[in-house]
Amino acid sequence: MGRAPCCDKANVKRGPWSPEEDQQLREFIEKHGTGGNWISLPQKAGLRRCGKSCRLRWLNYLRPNIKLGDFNEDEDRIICSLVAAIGSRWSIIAAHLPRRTDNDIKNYWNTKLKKKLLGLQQTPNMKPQQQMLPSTYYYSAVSAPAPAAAAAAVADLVEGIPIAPCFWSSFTALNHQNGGGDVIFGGAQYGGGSGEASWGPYSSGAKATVCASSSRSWSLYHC
DNA sequence: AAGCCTGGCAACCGCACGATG
DNA sequence: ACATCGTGCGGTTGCCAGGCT
Repeated sequence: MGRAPCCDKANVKRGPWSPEEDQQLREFIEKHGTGGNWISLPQKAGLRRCGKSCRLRWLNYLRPNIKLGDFNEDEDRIICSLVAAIGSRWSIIAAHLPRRTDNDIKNYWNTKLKKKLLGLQQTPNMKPQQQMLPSTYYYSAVSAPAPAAAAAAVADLVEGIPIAPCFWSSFTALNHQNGGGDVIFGGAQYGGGSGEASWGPYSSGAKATVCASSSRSWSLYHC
């Protein structure tokens, strides 16, 4: 037996929220708070909506200090760094971007930023050393299937690269398959493992050195 | 002008997890 | 220990506006 639905779908309104509904929800929460119970909130607020829908609407659009609209370059950089580091953990990424919501970031990534990065992606056999890596977006990736090949490929790709000074998230290495292994960038060591983040700040003139051992599949990003 | 296509975004769905009894 | 409930999260869907033919 599956779990009971959170609301009676036949009797709740779905689809876009009207300004009147927004106002009703906003006024209720500003006056009474959520009461720690979203399921019963719509009834108390006189809304014919599912509690989850109310929660989503409030968190993503109605709560105070939400920042909507275009993302700036700093935000882009943070997003691409964190996606490279931890994957699509939108709630965590949103925690690094004050006033942005996870849904907003997710949509932005899926519709714009991902394409932007892919458009900048270099050819696989071009070494970063052959390019300049300033503070703007740069994306480079290499993947290798076997441990030895991965280690060699990683080392070959980034060994000796001058690391441009940047506030954080300079280099990120991902071990996609939890294969372990360590990567050393700029003298700082970070453990391998899926979702392992490694970020700066890095000082000007530092060189990347790599020691990848038992990894299976690595991707390298420099944002 | 009309129809089609595409991209962007708001909203929904279902699952996982923690809290509680 | 187990069942139930509410919440949080990420993936996906569907609508709509704008561009293109």
